[in-house]
Amino acid sequence: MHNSSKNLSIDTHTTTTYPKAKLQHNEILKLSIIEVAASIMQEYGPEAVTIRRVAEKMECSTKIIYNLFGNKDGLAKQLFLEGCKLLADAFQAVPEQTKLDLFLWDIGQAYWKFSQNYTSYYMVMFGGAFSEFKPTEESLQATITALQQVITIITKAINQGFITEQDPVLVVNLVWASLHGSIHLYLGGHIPNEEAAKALYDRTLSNLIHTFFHSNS
Amino acid sequence: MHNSSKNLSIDTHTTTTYPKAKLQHNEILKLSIIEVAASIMQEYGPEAVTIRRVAEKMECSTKIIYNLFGNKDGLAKQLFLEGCKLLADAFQAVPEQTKLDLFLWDIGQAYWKFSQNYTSYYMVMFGGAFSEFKPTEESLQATITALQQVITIITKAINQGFITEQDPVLVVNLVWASLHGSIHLYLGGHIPNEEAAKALYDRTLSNLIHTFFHSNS
DNA sequence: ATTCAAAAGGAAACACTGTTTCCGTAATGC
DNA sequence: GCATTACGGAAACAGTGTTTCCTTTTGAAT
Repeated sequence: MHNSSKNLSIDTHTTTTYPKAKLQHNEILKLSIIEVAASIMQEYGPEAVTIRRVAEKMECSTKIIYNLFGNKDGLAKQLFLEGCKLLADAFQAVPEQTKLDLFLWDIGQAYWKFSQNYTSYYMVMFGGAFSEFKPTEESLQATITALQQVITIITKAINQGFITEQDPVLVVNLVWASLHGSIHLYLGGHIPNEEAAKALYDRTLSNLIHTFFHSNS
Repeated sequence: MHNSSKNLSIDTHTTTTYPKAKLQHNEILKLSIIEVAASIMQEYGPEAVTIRRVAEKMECSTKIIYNLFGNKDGLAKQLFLEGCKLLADAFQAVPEQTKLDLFLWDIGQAYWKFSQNYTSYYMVMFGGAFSEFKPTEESLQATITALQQVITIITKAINQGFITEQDPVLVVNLVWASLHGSIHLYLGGHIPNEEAAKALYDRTLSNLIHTFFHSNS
């Protein structure tokens, strides 16, 4: 899928060629730019996403990107939203489960896999990879949408009496924050290896489920 | 054009004056530079710490900083270690408590306060504020030293039979990761306000203590 | 004490970055 | 068809980390 050349120069003959970026000031061009930015990000990491590099791969000047996105944060915001979609898809792909605690376990596993398979997206969304970018109201809304699956499970469990705490948002945040903490410490290099990190994550998830689910669902 | 006090220009008459930075290639000069870097960081945030700005406030060229620290990561590493000392001090200032679960609560509160009072340090240490900087072995060792208080409490609790889990490092990481997750989501702008964040943090800490301490200590 | 090699430090340059300005060209409204 | 407007490319601007160049200073051997 991706070429594997190690340096950051864009080789135009192996990757998909994109339209020469002119004339249309429409959404298609915008999506192309986001696609290019995402491909650079996933191949070389978030810090490799520069306006000039995106423009080079788009074979256009930087001005067009500024016209369409305002500034780099505007592009970062789109990558954030793109990541939310991918996360939502990852959650949607988890087969439903009648036992809500087991369902939450599977969802938690999907969240871990997302963080490992789409690390760049994860770092942009929740890791502050673009340090100047702070989530907007729209970004926060997209996060909620992405986590909708978790919210649904928690709400169901509350309604069915398996969780005592009555505030679903609080419970979701409690789960999310703890899982994020494990992932982020690992990605930040504070956990020595993936095995230790995964064990830490699994144990965190397990503890959370046992804390909130006070009987088998 | 605009030389107002709103920008990041250094006003030399209000802050401490530092030695003119010459002659000695010793540790004192190194400490002065770290002190200057730390003062800029705490006043304007980690992203304001640039080699040029530090050099300007030191009234020296950038070369001296490169001679002493190698590169910016070398300076970041020192700020990391400085932060570890401050965190260790914050933990040391917590009055000891015979009841280990209550002691851990107080330690947890000190960790929260540290993250709010020394947010720049926290972001450098655990938030990836200097995205290019990854903790070295020495940094990881310093982290362990800073968290020694927590390790001690957990180990004591295990030895006294209040905690079933026998691996103190695992328990410390479980506590640390979850608390860090709350703090980091808040600092990243994903929790709407400080009240919600603090409630989230307190509840996380409370849950952790109840999870691991299976009887009153 | 003098001399000479080695180290240190300042100014400027280099290679990047995000962003803006300038200006010609293209599209658009009448 | 023409005037106006918006768009987009090249280059400039301001800032970053880092290196190079060259002078100055240091430190040690004679």
